[in-house]
Amino acid sequence: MTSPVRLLLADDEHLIRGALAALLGLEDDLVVVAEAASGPEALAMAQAHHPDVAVLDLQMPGADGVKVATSLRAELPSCRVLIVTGHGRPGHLKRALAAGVRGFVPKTVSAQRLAEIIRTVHAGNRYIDPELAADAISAGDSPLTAREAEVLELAADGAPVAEIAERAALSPGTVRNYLSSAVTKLGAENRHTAVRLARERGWV
Amino acid sequence: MTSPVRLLLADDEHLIRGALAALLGLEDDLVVVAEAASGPEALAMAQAHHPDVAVLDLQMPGADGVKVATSLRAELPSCRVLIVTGHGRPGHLKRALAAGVRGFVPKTVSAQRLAEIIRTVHAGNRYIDPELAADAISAGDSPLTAREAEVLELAADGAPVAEIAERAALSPGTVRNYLSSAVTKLGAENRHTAVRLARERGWV
DNA sequence: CGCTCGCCATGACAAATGTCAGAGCGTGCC
DNA sequence: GGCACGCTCTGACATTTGTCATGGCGAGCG
Repeated sequence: MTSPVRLLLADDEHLIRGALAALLGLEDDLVVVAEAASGPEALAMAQAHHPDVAVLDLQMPGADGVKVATSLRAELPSCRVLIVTGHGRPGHLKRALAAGVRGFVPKTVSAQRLAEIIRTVHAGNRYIDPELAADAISAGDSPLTAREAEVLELAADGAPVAEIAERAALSPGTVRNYLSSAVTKLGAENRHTAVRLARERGWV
Repeated sequence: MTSPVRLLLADDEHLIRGALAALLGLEDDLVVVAEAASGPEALAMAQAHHPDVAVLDLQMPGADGVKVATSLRAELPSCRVLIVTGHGRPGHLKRALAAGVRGFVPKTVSAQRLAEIIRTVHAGNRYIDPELAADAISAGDSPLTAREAEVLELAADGAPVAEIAERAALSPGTVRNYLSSAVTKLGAENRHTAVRLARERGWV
């Protein structure tokens, strides 16, 4: 038998992470060598233990799964990344693939299935959940330019234009223009519904 | 030895539910007799299997954990309810306690700890996560009147005043007054940050 | 080189929003 | 009965947004 697949598990919910570690550890050919509860911690653990596959939660404090994947790609190219997510937004999948992620699955899969997918990814193949893939394709590409997305992001927590302008180092008028065009492109009624729409599609 | 504690597990994320079932099943004195992936399903399963303790996720499709707990209280009074949640808002805890829930813990606890808490709850005691309890106490009661909360709720998805007024059967001016007073009470800068704050505290 | 496109800005106008004062009505409490 | 409080409304005002026209600048492309 070949040596077992070395895993890094990162999820801020101890309950899930622990349970997953126990379940995956039951498989003969898998071994959990490190666990992390945040993005930065996951990075540090990866450096220290050089896992074969990193199983990352999409939403974690510090840095989300995609950001961690990007850093990992640079610092530890031999490590395959598998993203696990609760509610999968189409855009996240795209960003994840762009970051070199090899697998993307929702938390609705069974542990048995996850183990199989880990093996698939470790073998050098990709695995994308079919339903999430379909969503991503039907959602299409983001029509927003980089700046529009950035400004929309800053508008997300209800900040007034003046504050957004300051934080983006832009003139207030420019901010309103970007906001306006983003709202038009998204077919929204105002900036706030635009933010919601963009979030739903994973474009921010 | 006494007979084992019969558990119902409800969580829409199969990965977590399955892993949890496996881990808790390892304990000698606990046995998982039913699993559910949604609120209604949890209710049906409880009716069918009469568990001693129901471990419910707070956020589930169909009906959330608190709603299920309320129904369970009426239909199966002997069943203790333990709520498990990802991100605990203070207001949720209050609603949960009002619904007769016996335990409330974040998903950051370990499975080992969860098993202990299940035993505590089954013994007839309560267990509330200390940190969540502290948050709930410091957050205090909602300063919003019923109407203010209702209007704020309707404003949540970025609808303009005219639409809120129509949906609440109020005059636009009244809606703006309620919104204004809610914003003042919450110390927010505008309606949208007010919505966010109210959500964080669990007041809407 | 001319064209398009994204980026950044200004100014002006209309519409929506936030704020304030005031006023009537009903309910509950002392 | 008097008082407080929540609910509802109106009108007026300042501020904030949303929209549009217009301009300059630089990068990429045929």
